[in-house]
Amino acid sequence: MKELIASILSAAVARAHASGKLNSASVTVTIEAPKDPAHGDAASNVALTMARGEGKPPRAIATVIKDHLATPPEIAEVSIAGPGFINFRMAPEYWHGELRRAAADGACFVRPQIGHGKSVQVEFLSANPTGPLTVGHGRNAVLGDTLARLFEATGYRVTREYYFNDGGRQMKLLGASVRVRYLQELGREAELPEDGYQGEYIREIAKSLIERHRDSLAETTDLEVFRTAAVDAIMTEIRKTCDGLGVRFDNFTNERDLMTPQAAETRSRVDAVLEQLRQHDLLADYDGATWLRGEPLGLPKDAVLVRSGPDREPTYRTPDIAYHIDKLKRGFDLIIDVFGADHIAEHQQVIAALKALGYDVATIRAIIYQFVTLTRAGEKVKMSTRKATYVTLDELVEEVGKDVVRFFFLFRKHDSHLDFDLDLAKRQAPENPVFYVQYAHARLASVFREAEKAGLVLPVETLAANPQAVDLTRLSAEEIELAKRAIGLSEVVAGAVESLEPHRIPFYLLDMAGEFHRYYNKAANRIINPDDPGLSQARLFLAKVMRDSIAGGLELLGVSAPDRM
RNA sequence: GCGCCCGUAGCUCAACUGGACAGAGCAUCAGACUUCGGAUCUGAGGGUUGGGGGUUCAAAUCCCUCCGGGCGCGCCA
Repeated sequence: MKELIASILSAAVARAHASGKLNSASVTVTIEAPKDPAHGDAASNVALTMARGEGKPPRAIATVIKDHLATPPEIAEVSIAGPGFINFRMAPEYWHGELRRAAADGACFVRPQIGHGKSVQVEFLSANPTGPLTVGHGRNAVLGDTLARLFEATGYRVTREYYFNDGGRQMKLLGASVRVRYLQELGREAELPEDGYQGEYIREIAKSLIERHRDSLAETTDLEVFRTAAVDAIMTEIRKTCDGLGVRFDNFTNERDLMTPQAAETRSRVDAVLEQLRQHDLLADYDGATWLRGEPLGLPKDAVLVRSGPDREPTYRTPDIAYHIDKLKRGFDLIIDVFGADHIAEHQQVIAALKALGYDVATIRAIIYQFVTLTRAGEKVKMSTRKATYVTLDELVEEVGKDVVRFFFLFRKHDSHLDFDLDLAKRQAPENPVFYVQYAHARLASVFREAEKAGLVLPVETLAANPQAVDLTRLSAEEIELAKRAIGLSEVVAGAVESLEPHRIPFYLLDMAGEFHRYYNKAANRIINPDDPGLSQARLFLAKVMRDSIAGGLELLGVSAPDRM
């Protein structure tokens, strides 16, 4: 539709120019969907943008363009409105055609194929295995997973990747904490290190070690067995939590592999990066450490890449640079990094370093989300990781269910704070947007059950062969509006993918559900009408597309579309 | 102090990337059930988009500047 209108507008401008009515021979035309349906199905602001160059009022230019338009039959009406918009209204027949096409596609029409096989890597969650996933991790997991789903659905080749570190300083601390709990369980004197992990899960891991090894580890000073046990147990839990949320990964990349030479390598990739940075004069050595120089990168401060001390351990930052080089070398068309606002500074450092090393970072796009708070009974729930008073993601899913967790995490723009209202989340009432949307789907499903009972079966199978089997001219203007809404999801999905803004979909579904409920509630709109099978079939046809649209949209979000609730 | 994000109805948030009179839900008030599932619907009130300047035919959106909030500014990740 937009392409069609844009082309006839361009042609009109060219024609007006040829007849001497306009100075410009060509102009870039943008078409948008008006907010207000009274303004038609599409609008163009060409006349407004041309006003300056033409030296004429926008409405006068709009009139000239309109007079030179060659309007095809799909377009029912062209009008000039407001400051000089040119509005277009499509003919009902056009929408009948669109509706037929959507019905033939089933739920596929909500999946516009815009990826053309391009490759995308989505790196998300990337939580180190130091403890159970928290509510904050949940936003990351759902956001990343949904972006991946959207890319997959729109024709991209997607790699979902989890980057983590099971070695290093924090992991030693984790191992030490498990060892202390292990000794304590055996009744021996032991005390947690100062920054040790206090969570109850550490004790659980210690107990499982006692089950397997009795007291045979009591004299071991090597922390490795404790660390490994902890990492295995926690990683298993993280995977379980993700499963419960419908979140999955293709790759788990371990930071340690970047720090140790792999098969054909003579040195680790981290060492290679340090060498490269040194060649570009981006390193500085002082205070016994090796620093990434801030000044040549336009960063406010130097940042430590290799710690001082006998071990000369790299900081997290160094392998992260190596990891991003690795990602770039793998040749993805698009690389998405999903992370919380607290990691912005690090990401800037990584990107700046990559740029300075001559890499093209244009394919990397960061999606940075703000923090999550929980509200219960009108009060903020206090959460502290250190004290282990946080609410785990498992607890949240347990309390409100997968569908609600996913929908709520997506029901906000990512750079906006997210206040998760537990009371609202648990309410099975219209004010809960998840149930409102799901209920619309259940109602539609119920209509089809009733239709079957009434012997009114929609001949969907034969429609492809005989598209005129259902007379869509029976649909009212209100019903055509509903059809536009259902079909329009396709464009919203495309926009959500291009802008990396999945939240647009749940908002759109909520609007669609509302329109449907309002329509459904009017007695005159009864879909099943035994006295008028023709009308019933036309309405069932529309109902099918609405149902496919809602189900297809929810599926993209990883939220179920129940037939009964 | 410096960097990034945010400030929109009493509350929680949208606004298709600069378009038409800024929209939803909750809350408040007033209504609709012999239902293809009322887990629904109808109506009302509620705004100088934090303040001030600028750019533009057009600003919640872009620029500057104040005010207020969040996050970061670790040899933690």
